[in-house]
This record gives sequence, C-alpha cells and structure tokens, in this order.
Amino acid sequence: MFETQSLFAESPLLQGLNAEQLAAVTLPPEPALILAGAGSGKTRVLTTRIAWLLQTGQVTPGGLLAVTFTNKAAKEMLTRLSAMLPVNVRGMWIGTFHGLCHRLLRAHWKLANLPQSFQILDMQDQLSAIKRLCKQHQIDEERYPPKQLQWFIAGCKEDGLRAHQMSPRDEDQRRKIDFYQLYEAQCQREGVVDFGELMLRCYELLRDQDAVREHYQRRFRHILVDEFQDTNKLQYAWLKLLAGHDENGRFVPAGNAVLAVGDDDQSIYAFRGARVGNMADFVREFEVQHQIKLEQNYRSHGNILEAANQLIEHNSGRLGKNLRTEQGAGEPIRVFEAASDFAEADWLIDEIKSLLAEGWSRQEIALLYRSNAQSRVIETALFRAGLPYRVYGGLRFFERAEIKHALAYLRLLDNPNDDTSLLRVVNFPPRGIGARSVEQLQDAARALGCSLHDAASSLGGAAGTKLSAFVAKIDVLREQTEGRTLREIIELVLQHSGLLEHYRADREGADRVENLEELVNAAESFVLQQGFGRDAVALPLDETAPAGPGLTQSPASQGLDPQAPGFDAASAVGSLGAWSVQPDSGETLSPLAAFLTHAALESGDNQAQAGQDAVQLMTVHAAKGLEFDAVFITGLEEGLFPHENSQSDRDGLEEERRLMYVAITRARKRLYLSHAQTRMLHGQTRYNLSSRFLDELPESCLKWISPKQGGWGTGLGRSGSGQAAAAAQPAWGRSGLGDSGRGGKEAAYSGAGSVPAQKSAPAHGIRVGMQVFHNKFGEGKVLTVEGQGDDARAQVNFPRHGAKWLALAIAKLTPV
DNA sequence: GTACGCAGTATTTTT
DNA sequence: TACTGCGTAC
Repeated sequence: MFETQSLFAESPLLQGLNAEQLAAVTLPPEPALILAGAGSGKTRVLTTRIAWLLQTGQVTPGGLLAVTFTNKAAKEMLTRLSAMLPVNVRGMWIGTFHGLCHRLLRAHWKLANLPQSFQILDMQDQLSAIKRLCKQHQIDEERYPPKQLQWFIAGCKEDGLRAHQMSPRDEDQRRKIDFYQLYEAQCQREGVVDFGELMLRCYELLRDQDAVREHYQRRFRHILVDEFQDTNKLQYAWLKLLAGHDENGRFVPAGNAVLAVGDDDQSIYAFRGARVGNMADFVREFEVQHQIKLEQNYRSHGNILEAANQLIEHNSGRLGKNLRTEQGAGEPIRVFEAASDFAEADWLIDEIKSLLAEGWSRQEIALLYRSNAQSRVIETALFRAGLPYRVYGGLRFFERAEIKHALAYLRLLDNPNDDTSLLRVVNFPPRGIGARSVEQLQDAARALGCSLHDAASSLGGAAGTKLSAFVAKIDVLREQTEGRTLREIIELVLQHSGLLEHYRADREGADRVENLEELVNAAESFVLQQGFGRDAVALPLDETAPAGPGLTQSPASQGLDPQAPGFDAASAVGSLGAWSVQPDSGETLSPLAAFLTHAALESGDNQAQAGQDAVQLMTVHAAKGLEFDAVFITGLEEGLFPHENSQSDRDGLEEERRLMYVAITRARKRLYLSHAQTRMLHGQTRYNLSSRFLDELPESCLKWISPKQGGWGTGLGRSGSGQAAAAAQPAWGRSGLGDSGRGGKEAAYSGAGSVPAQKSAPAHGIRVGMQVFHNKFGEGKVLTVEGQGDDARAQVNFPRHGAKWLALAIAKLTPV
C-alpha cells in the first residue's frame, strides 16, 4: 500500500520487531493511535518510528516533534535514538509538554505578552504567591485554604480556562474565580509563570497568532505523543493546534501526522486533570484510520499477566486489550496475610532475604505501596535488618530549602520584580528585616504600583534603611556578576548573600553547605552539557538522510537546531528565510537564565539514598514505567488500596483498579501481594478487610503462603494484641495452595483468639452466636468476640463470604 | 525575632 | 503518628 514501507522494510532498524510493532513503526504519515499495553515495547516502537522516519528521509530532525510527560521519558527517548542513528539529537524537539511550551514562549515572549526574563514558579513558589495574595486581600483562609485555591487555579488552567471565561455557579465559586483573576494579575506583574501557565500561555500563543501557528504547523510534519492517556484537555487542544486543527477544533485536511501512543488501562492521573477520553476524541476528531494494538508482552510471566488481564476486566468502558506472553506461566503469585502492618514488614524482610540468598539482585526487588505513609514501617524494618534500600519520591535536589534560597537570589539578579523570590530571601539569612518591615514594604509597593524591589527606596526609618541596603546588595551583586561565568556568578552569590556563612555557622548545616556546593557542580555540568562554555562552538548540522521521496519539506523543517535545546530563540523558529515568523529576540538566553529554567523544569533526582544496589521502595504511581524481577504490592486492604477517598464513585474505583493493574504489570518473574489485618494509620489502629482486588484475581494464579516459623514477629515492639496473637499461632493463615475461593480463609485463623475471654458485658452488644447484619456481606453469625472498646472485633461467618474479622468500631453490625 | 506548644489534618504527582 | 500552621511568651 505504501511504497516506503516495502522500500525500507529491510532496514536493520526494523530487525526483531513483531508484526504489530513493525506496522506501527512503518505507518504512513497519517493520524494513528497505538494502544500499547504494559511491557509491549512502547518506547522501542516510538524511538524506532522516529529513527525510521529520519532514516528514510520522510522527515528531517527539525520537522519532528515528540512529546512526553516526564523528563525521564524524554531523556530515555533521546538516549535510545542516538544509539540507533548518528543524529545530533540535541537540537531536536523532543521533550515534555512543559519544556516544549517553555521553548516556544522564550522564542516568542513578546507575542506571548511576557517579559523577556520571565521566571517559572514551581508548586512551592506558587503556593507562597497564593498565600501572599490571600493576606493582601484579607481572604478567609479557613474558608478558602490556599492549597484549595492552588488546586482550583491549576484545574482551570488544565481545562484551558481563564478567569474571564468562566461563569460562576454560586457565590463560593465566584470568589474563587475572582481570586484566580487576582492571581493572574499578580503573576503578570511579577513576570512569573506557573506550570499550568506555561501550557496555557503557549496554547493561546498558537491560537491567537496565526503566523506563529502556521509556521509551526508547517514545520512539524510528524508529531508523536507518548502516554497519550495522560493528556489533559488543554494539552489535547494544544496538540490540535499544532497538528493543523483550527481554534474551533475543526480538522484541517493538511494536518500533520500525529502518532498517539497510550494505554487506557494505565490511566492513573485523572485526579490531576488527565482525560482518558482524549483517546476516543482523538480517533473521532482526527478521523484516525490506523489503530494498532500492541498486546504482546515481553516483560512478565504468564500468571502475572493473567492476573492483570482478569483484574482489569472488571473495569467498564475499556478500549479493550488483552496482554499475552510467550513465556510460560511461571511461578504462582504469592499472597500473604499478615496480622499487622509490622508483621507484614517483617515478612517482607524475610522474603527479601531469601530472594537475595537465591541470588536475586537487590535493585531488582521493588516494594510498592499505595500511599507514602506506608513506607515508614517498611523502612524501619529494612533498616533494622541492615538491608540497603532506596526510597523514590520526597524532596528533590532543587526543592531543598537551601537550594531554593540560593536560586531565589539568582532569580533576583535576572528579574528584580520577582516578589516571591525577594520575600523568600529578604530576611534570610536573618538581617533584621522582620514581618513588620516586610508589611510596610508591601504596602508601599501596592501604593506605588511597583514591585517590592522598586518600592524599597521609598521607605523611611530604620526599616527603610535595612531594606534599601538589601536591595542595594542585590543590585551590586548584579553588576559584579555581569559577564561572569555561571560558576562564578553562583559562587559570588553564595558568598555575598551570606548563605554559606549562615549554614557554616549552623551546627547542623553541614549537609546544606554540601548541597550548596553541589549546586555549583550542578551548574558546571549543566554548562558543559548545554555547550554554554566560553569556547562552545555551534555543532554542525547532522543531516543523516536526504529528503524522502515525494514528501513535502517545509523550508523551516530543514534546520536542525545546532544550539542548546530550547534556549536559542533563533533556532527555535528554525531557518527563517521563507517565513514571516521571527523570534522575538535574536539573543540567546543567558546561561544563568537557562540554568534557572533547568532548575524549575527539572527538579532533579530525588536521590534520597543513592545506594547502588538497594531494594527499591516507591508508591505505585511512581512505579509506572518501571519494571523489576520481583515486586511486592503491600497493603492490599479496603480503604488503603482501593483508597477510601476513591471508593465513593465508580470512576474513582476504576482508577484504583488501573493503579493495581499498573502495579501488577511491573513484575517480571515474581509477584507478591500482601495485606494486614490491623494497621496503624493516622495514629490509630485500623482493622481493614482485604482488598477487593485480591478477590478479583484468578484463584488459579495465586498461592497463599504462611510465614516462616519463628522467623519473625518479635523485632518490632508494638505491644499489640495482633502481634502477640500471631506469634502464638505460627500455623495460622493458610498453608499451601488456596482453598476454594475466599470463603474459608478467615476460618483458618479462628483460633487466633488466644486473647482472654471477656468478663464484663461489651458495650457494643455483639455476642457469640448472634445473627447480625453487615452492609456489604449481609447476614451472618457471630463466631468470636474479642478485645474491648475501640479494639473490639468480632469474627462473623457470612454464608456468601465466609468468616470475616470485623472491627466493631468501624464495621456497622446490627443484630437481626 | 525566635521558641515553644497546641490544634487540626491526613491520597496518588509531574511539570 | 507526624507534620503544618498559628498563637503566645520570652
């Protein structure tokens, strides 16, 4: 059908691809959707597609746009691509949505109505800007918590809405919208943009500036989108503009070839605005003729895949996909029921130890949990056992307080109007400028209608003197750093700001001093990487392939940006000759500005414990996109996973199920699932039922295991009944392969009641032998009652569901 | 301007 | 439990 396909099918690039992958890689230049299941070689297809397009001359490096969500994914793509082709990958438009938007805004800052030196607010900065605004306008922070306002504003932007476009439903919403308006004005005044604004402002640029839009539409003949199921409304609209849809969403026939790659079953970010529905919309609006499913899984053994398939079957409205593998069934999935979260952690240690003894490697073992709070118990146990581990998530390098302080000084050099940064450091290190003085400064700035920086000289008194001195210090620093290298600038700032001195004087400041020194290193390597060094020479164009047969080449698409990605306004636009579009400034961004952007857009590694060979701990969300030989999914309990906040609506529950699906499909060879009967949560002991997701897995793939005798249960000192009962009952739980269904499971530990029988009449009025009613399980007979007060629990035998342990403080049991 | 203690509140997260 | 934010006391 397509000439190019047969023509280039011999390419070594295409070796080893399966039929579907090959079809995806060699699709004709038309809109297409790839449904890529977990472990189906999605990234390989994406990068091979790019390489193939380049190699066959269907597109030049400059004519291609590839979008991802994370920097990690973008980097991965670049790395693999440069391994496949001798192409200069640096100038290519491969990056995150936000990174690419940023690049466009830098190139067209005037048309986007931004100051040239605009700065990016991260979430912390955004929140403090919001808090400041709340104070200024005397907004009741009880009724309108800043966090909630932040959420609201981000949500509006994700939907592509400006304050003036919104009509309030009620008074409450009207005030939020008003606040949104105020916030926008403040950001504009201060020359800062938040993450959502990067996207929205760029969308508006493309929507409103015909010349700019048309230029890029002509340029990017091929657009590839990774993780398409995670796109939000705005990102989809942005793609439509670039692809050749007009602002009304009408399809323009000369649209570019958009290749969307995604998996509806792995959509786990609806809570932050992702719209799986974009996949169906895409098919409809782009009149997609080519849909390819990648269902061949190269990652997991059969049992694991089967479990994943069966679980996800419980969701409705799926696009429909079933993973298959050519690997054997492999081992059964091991399921473990622990008496408590502590016992669960002890069991983890035990299993990990035997895995290690069998020769599994530590970094190939992942411990997953639904929420971060669960990591603590596990960490404690790992620590005690002396097992090296690494926790994903948490503070990242550029988010550390001392680094943010240093960056704030640096930002003030570039943009003195950045009030958020000024407020961060105006009295840090302490220089006698208290809340009172800052308030006066803010009043003055408001009265004069200028930035805090400019208002400083207008104040009299002691406060005025101190503030003027601070501002003067910044201004002097700016002059001193003129024409210096980035390294010199940062070193000067660290010295003259007093930051280094301050932390050196601090008994516990050693780590922080180290981090500040690391900042200098980070800047240094950034400069080297980006070719900002003094003798940096523009790299030659690296055109590896001639123009393809009969395929249109726009003049603009021939230019491969030789400079650093994103920071050269001229190269952002491409070779301009034939086009009316000019970048707003011929100057390239200064190394400092570029570095500040880098810091904001890539908050760095969360190098908590960078131990090379360590067990990996992370939330299920963080595990997306990763894979491990052995995976433990812990805390499989109702209320935890699925999380209680998601259980009310079906969509929420289905997202939780997809989350579980993601978790399961991380495992290559061995998968463990565990839950605990009791768990400390928010300082309270909770009795959770096992997760419904366990019930939704095929029994034939599971194997219930019991703890090793005497190997655990004593290490962690919670003087709880659960622990004691478990230790006294080495044989409880089930042994060997699963009983029929979940029914008999709980009955197996009916003997756990080694707790003294009750003497006094219990307040809850539940007694052995009673018939009771439960909302979920219906009617049942009480077998055992134990514990008192909040700890009281009962074992009830339900005809349909078998015997269950229920916490009487939580479960509503009514005598029949 | 800082230090302490109390109350309220708890997902998931990238850019 | 553990963290944050706020108010009070020095």
